[in-house]
Amino acid sequence: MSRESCIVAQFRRHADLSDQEVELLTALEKDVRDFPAGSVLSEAGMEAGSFFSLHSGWACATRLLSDGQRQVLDIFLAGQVMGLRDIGFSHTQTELTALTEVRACPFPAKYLDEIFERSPRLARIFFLKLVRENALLTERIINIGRRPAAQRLAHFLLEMKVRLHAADPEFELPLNQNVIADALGISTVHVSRTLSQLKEEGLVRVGQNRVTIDDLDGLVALSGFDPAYLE
Amino acid sequence: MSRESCIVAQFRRHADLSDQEVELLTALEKDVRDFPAGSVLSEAGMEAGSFFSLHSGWACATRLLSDGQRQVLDIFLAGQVMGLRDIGFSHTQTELTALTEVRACPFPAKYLDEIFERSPRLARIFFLKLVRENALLTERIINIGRRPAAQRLAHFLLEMKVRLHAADPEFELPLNQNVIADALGISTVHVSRTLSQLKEEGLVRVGQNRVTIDDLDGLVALSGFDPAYLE
DNA sequence: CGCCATCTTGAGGTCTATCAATTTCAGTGG
DNA sequence: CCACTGAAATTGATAGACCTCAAGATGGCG
Repeated sequence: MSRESCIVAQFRRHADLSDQEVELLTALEKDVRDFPAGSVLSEAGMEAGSFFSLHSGWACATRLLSDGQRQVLDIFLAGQVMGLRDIGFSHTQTELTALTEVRACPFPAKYLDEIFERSPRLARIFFLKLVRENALLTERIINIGRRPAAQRLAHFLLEMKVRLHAADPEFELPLNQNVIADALGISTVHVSRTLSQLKEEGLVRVGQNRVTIDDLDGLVALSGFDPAYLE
Repeated sequence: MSRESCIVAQFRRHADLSDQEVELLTALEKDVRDFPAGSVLSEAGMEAGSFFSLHSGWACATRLLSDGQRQVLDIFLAGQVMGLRDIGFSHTQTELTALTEVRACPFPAKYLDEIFERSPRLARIFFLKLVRENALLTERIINIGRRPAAQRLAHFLLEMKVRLHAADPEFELPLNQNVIADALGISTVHVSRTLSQLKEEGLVRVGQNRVTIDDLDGLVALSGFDPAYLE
């Protein structure tokens, strides 16, 4: 209990919080659990009604299509709330999967109602978080809809760098090419080919869960990346 | 003033509203204005801080890319609030355009704060609206990322039918092929070709702002459409 | 009737998917 | 320490989807 929770830290970035508000948020992390890499935190099609706050590790939200294809919808980092997307639906639409070892805390949806009742300010921050998720989805639509594979990948890697607040040109990215492919709507084979191409052009190297950006300006120019949507 | 506003009607679908809440919402429609088809309600890059409630007509949110390409992010119908996506950003990211003649009412962002302060229940409904928008974006990602053009178009048309609550197999769709192309991430030419193909297969006819669905089951089967995300 | 935007059609080329065969690599057990 | 194993990544060849360019048809509207 000595260390402040991830969620509280995240929310403090938006506004100062009263003691009561901190308490409300801390309740979201009473029941922290560990999940091994690859495990499913929440399946699609279940009765909706619970979220997870992500303490540490990487996770993602995916949708399975009837023909076996998969689309990765979100990639979650520590401090994010997972499952907001399914509020208001009777059944969950998406699956939450741990990409690495994960510490996460499930909490019931009605907690959120309580928060809305008791703190307009927290409600507003939750709203902003959803807006931010919205912005990420929007940018992904543009990426998938209007950019060829090389630009898509470049854009994706830059987004990750910014979201991780990675100052170094080298950072961890525990995603295999399968996950990247399903996030960007291209095939795994083509991810491999396109990454090789970016490497040959001296822009970026990706391998064994690490990214090394060799030419940041080049990547930005190629992808048309503008971090405004992540502000 | 005799006719109830679109926004209030939309919100009533989520919960009963007190007189005070109705009043708060009605304030969002004090300043109704008319816009001709094709006009820009709000440009990208402006200082953020205002929304629109859409009274009647069709509008869309778009993003322009540096190379001149365009992505349609949202298509708005009467009763929707436009611009939620840009809350919390210093400058707007998207452009709002009228697709038909439009009646809309701009209102300042701080109204929303006031609503959050004074009615947790309305705050919750706004939250749900954003969740719903989120679900639409998600579905669009899947559509664009993982389905070929024919399925994409079929899915898009079915989504429109459901969103319009169209009971008839025939309904208005005032979108030209350019808008559809930019919404689905394919070229205008290919939209034309694919629509012809769907017509030849006896599934659906699209022309002069009207859609006629000849084989609903066939379209559903082709696209894998599941209306759960629109519930 | 003529004009303009929208839509259609054709031909050729590019990008990406798919299938299949290797190679690499981290982890495991001998 | 090394061989074995299975997952992940690479590579080649081929096919198909979609794009672009360009010309022509259609249809609403003054």
